[in-house]
Amino acid sequence: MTVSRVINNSGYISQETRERVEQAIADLGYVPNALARSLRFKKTKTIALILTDITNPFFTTVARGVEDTASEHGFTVMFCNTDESQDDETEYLNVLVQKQVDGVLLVPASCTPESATFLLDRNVPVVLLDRHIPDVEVDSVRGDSEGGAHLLTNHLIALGHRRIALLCGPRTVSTSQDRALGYRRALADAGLEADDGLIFWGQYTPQSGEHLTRLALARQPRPTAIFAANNFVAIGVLHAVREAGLRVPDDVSLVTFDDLPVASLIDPFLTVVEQPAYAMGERATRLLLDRLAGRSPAEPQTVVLPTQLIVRKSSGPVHAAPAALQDQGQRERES
Amino acid sequence: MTVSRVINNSGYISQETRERVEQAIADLGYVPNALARSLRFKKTKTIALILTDITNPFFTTVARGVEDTASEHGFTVMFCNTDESQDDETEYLNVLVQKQVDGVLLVPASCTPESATFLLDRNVPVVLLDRHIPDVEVDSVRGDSEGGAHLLTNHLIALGHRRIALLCGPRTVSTSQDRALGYRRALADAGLEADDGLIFWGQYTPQSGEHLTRLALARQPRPTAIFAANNFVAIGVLHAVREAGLRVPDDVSLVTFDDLPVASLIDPFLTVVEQPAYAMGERATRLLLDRLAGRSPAEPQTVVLPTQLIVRKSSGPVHAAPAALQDQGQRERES
DNA sequence: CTGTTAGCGCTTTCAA
DNA sequence: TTGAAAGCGCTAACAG
Repeated sequence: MTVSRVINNSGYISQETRERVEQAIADLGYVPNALARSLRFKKTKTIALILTDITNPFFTTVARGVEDTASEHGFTVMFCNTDESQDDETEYLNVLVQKQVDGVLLVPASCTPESATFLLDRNVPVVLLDRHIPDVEVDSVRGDSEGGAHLLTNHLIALGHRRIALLCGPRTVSTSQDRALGYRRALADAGLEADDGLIFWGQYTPQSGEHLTRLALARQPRPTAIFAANNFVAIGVLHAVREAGLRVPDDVSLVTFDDLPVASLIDPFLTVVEQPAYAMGERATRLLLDRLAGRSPAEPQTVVLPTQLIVRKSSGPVHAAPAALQDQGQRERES
Repeated sequence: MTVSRVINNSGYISQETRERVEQAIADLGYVPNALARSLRFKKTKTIALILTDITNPFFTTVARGVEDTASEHGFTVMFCNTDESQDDETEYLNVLVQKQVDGVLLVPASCTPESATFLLDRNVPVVLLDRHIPDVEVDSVRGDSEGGAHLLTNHLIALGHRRIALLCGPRTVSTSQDRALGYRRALADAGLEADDGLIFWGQYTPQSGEHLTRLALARQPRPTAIFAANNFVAIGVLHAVREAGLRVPDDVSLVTFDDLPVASLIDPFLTVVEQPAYAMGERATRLLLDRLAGRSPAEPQTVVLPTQLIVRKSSGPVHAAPAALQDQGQRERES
C-alpha cells in the first residue's frame, strides 16, 4: 500500500518512507504490474488496430498516425492483419475482447454489421477506419472515396477519355462501392452513359489488378483509360498493360486511388487521388480516445476527410492514332 | 470454477452442466477475462515489436512477418515506433515491462547494452532484430550487412568505379558500421585504398541522404558512384543528384541497401542489396517464441540471413566523357 | 462431477 | 502517516 502511494504520488507519505521505498524500487528493479492494475480499474490503456494488410503503404501510414497519437496519450497499440478475411477478423476480435482492450480501430473486411455490434454489445468502443458499414451506430473516419473517384474520373473525361474501365476491389467493401459511385456520378455529370461492361470487381491486390486489366483490355473497342480503385490494383494494371505490349499513358491512361509515397519520391509517375492517410489514423484515434474519456457526444461521429488529385505522368490525352477508331465509335454513340 | 472447466475443457463435467453453461455463455455474451488469467499464469501471450519507423517498407515487411508468425502461435503483437530516439525506446520498454509482455523484439536505436540488459534483468526475453549490440548475451537476427555491402561495392568496382562515396546512417548503429566494413573490405580486396573523405555518417532519412549527397558531390574529384546505406537515404540521394543537374546512372551511379518493394514493382530502377525482411521478422519471432517455450538452448542464438544483389538501372559503367579527368587522376594515384 | 479456498498484484476504504 | 481488509476474475488444489 505504501509503495502504491509512492508510485502514484497519492495520499500522505513522509519524506523518509518515500525515500526508503524509492531506494528499494531502484535496488530491486521493481516494476509495477499493469495487469493487476488493469484488472482493478477495468482499463488497459491499450487499443487495437485491425486492418487488412500493414504492407500496403496507405495502411502503413494510417498505422503510424494511430501509433503516434495513441502513444502521445499513454496508450499502446496492438495490430492485426486480416488479409480481408472475415474469419480472421472475428478471431482477432475475440482475442482482443478477452485481452480487454479499451477500444478498437477497425478496417472491416466486409460491410456486414456483425463485427461492430459484437464489440458494441460488449461495451468496447469502435471506430470504423477507412471503410464504413451501413445502419450501425458507430463512429467512423474515412476518406472521401466518392469525391475522389469523381475527381479522378473527371480528370480522365477532361482529357478526352470516354471509355474508362473501373477496376474495383471487393463488392462488399464500402470504399469499392463509393468509388464506383463517384465514377458513375462523374460520367453522368458529363452527360455520358456508364457502360457496366467496363466495371470490374475483384480484390485490392496486384494479382486482381492484372487479371481485371486483361479482361478490360479485351473489350472492344478497347478502353482508353483505366481507373484502378487502389494502389495495389494499379501495380497489377501496369504489369498487365506492359504484358499486352502497351504503354502508359501513350496507349492507356492510368489513374488510381491512394498514393505510393515512396515510389512517388523516386519517380513521380502515377496520377492519383491521395487520401490523408496519417491524418485518418490520427483522427480515428483521437475520436476513440475521446470516447473512452467520455468526451464525445452520445451520437456516433462520422468524419469524412477530403482527398487531393495529384496529376502526374500516367494520365494523358486520348491519342489520335491507335485510338482513332474507338474514338470515332465513341463519338457516334455520343451523338 | 465450473465455467472455467467448460471453457478450458479440463476436468470432468457432466454433459448437462456443460450445455447449461454454454447456453449461459451465449446468452450473456460472456467473454473470459484474459487479464485475470494472465495475472494468475504470469503469461500474457503478447509480445512487443519495437522498431524505428514502421513507415520504412523494410520494417513494414519485417512487421508483417512478425505478426503473421506471432498470431499463428496465438500471440498478439504490440508495436512501437522510436524514430531512433533512445529516450522513446526506454520509455516504451518501461511501459511494456509493466504490461507484462512475454517477450520483446527490439530494433535498438543505439548499440548500447542498456535496453537489452534492462529487459534481461527483469526476465523478459529479447531478440535483437536487424541491429546487434556487442557484448550482450542475447538472441539476434539480422541481415548480412557486411556481406551485402561487399556485394554492392564490388559491383561498382567491377563497373570501373574507383571513387565511391558511402552515405551511412548513424555511427552508433550496427548496420551502419557493418556496411562501412563491407565497403572497406571490398575496396581492400580490389587493392584499392579507401578514402575516408568519401565516407559520410548521418541518419537513415531522405533529408540526411540529400545533405550528405551535397557534401559528397562537392568533393574533388567528384565521386562517380554513391552507395546509400539504406533505401531512405537513397531517396535523398536521388533528389540531391537531380538538384545538382546530374543524372543517375549517367553521371553518378547509385546503389543502396534494402529494396523498395512497391517502387520496384512500378519501375525497377534502383540497384539494391535486398534483405529477406519478411523472413527476418519470422525467424526473430520464432526464436523468441521458442525461448518463451523453453525450447531454445541456453546460449544466445545469432542468425545472420544472406542478402541478394539485384542489379537494375541505377548503376552503370563509369562514363568516359565527364568522368575522364577524375578517372585519370584516379589511375595516377593507383599506379 | 461440482464447489470452496486461496492467491496472482493492485488500489479503495477504513482503522490505527 | 501507515497498514489491514477486501475484491477485480481467474484457476490449482483440495473437499465433498
